[in-house]
Amino acid sequence: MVDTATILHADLDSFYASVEQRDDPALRGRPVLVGGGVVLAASYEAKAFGVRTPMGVAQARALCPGAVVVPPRMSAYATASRSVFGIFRDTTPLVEPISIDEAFLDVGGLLRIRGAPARIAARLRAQVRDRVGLPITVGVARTKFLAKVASGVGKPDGLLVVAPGGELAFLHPLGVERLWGVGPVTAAKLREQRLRTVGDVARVGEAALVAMLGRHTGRHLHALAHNHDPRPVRTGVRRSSIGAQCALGGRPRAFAEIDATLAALVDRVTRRMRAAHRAGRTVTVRLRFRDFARVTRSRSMRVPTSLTQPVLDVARGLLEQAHPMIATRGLTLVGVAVGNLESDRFQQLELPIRAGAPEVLDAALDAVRDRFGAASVTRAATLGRELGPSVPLLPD
DNA sequence: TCTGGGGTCCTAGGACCC
DNA sequence: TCTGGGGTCCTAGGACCC
Repeated sequence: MVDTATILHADLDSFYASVEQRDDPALRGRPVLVGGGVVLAASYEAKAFGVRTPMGVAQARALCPGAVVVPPRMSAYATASRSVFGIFRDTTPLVEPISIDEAFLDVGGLLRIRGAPARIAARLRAQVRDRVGLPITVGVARTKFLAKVASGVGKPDGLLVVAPGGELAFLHPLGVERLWGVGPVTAAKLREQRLRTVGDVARVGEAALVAMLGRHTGRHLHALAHNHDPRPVRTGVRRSSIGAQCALGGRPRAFAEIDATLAALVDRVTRRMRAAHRAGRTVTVRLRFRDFARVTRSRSMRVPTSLTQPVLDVARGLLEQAHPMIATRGLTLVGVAVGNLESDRFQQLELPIRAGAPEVLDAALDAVRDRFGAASVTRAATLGRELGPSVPLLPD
């Protein structure tokens, strides 16, 4: 491990609510809730009343009667996010996005040019505030994990540097919930063993943690509690699944209605896949019931696709498979995801072959050869044979 | 009748994150 | 606390292959 803290975790504060306050001066200084049925984001003024996400809006209003509730404007948040990530990438090329509102940055290569990480972080915060108008908290440490903990402790609108040497003194008094990967279930198991702080976890041996929590989680927490986290900041990480889901509310639904929802979800997902130039092989249907039990059913196709019809066919088969459960248990949510994503090069090849009769295959292969090079043609020809002439035409 | 070790893929479920 | 929509990673058994 290097002996300088060079990893930044930058995290916008109450992101959606801050965008709303930025865009509507009447909301500044007031408790703001963004959401519909559920609170997606709460301003710090609202959080002071105990509002948390995801909490029902009705309950949040009860806690904070003066709150202003605004509907989410996803496109505004996406635009703001792009601006902020632009500033991140101006700061360093080593940016690893985590979500719409947070990222890791490694500034280790910039020390001589741009100064100490604390100065870089301070300038980053000023730029986000001045150019995008949003508050952001930055944690700085030697490891990703600790940088993230630092930004969490530094919130809101803060900058917190954990200097090498002071790391365990900083970390050990914190509650176990601060450890990445400790949620309600793991926290309860730790509490049962009287382990409340990170220091408590650090003092039990790895073997005891593994016995308590399983191999992976046990080793993981043991490492984090000692600030062992060798993961580098990685660029170019691509998502491996794309999905959509829809809550159905409490009332019973006819199967035809559920099927129509499924078709709309598949359409949404495959559109996003095509826009992102990704194709996938594994279709997962997710269901949730009145008692909040969840099940998933999945099936892998031989050939990756981003076309609506083949994905819908598979999804319908999976839904059919779950029909007895749906009939008896009261469905409250249906979701579809496509995983095993790869670049949709092969999907793009598929289109001209599909669009014509088998005799145009040669012409299509010529087009493929032009576009992707001679080496791609073997796979394209195989694919053409696999799909065969019986594949239906699909308007797109 | 008795029988190894290692690897990958598929599927279902669970925990967690924002 | 009665719950939205988007994701990630891990476990574990079975099929299948060499």
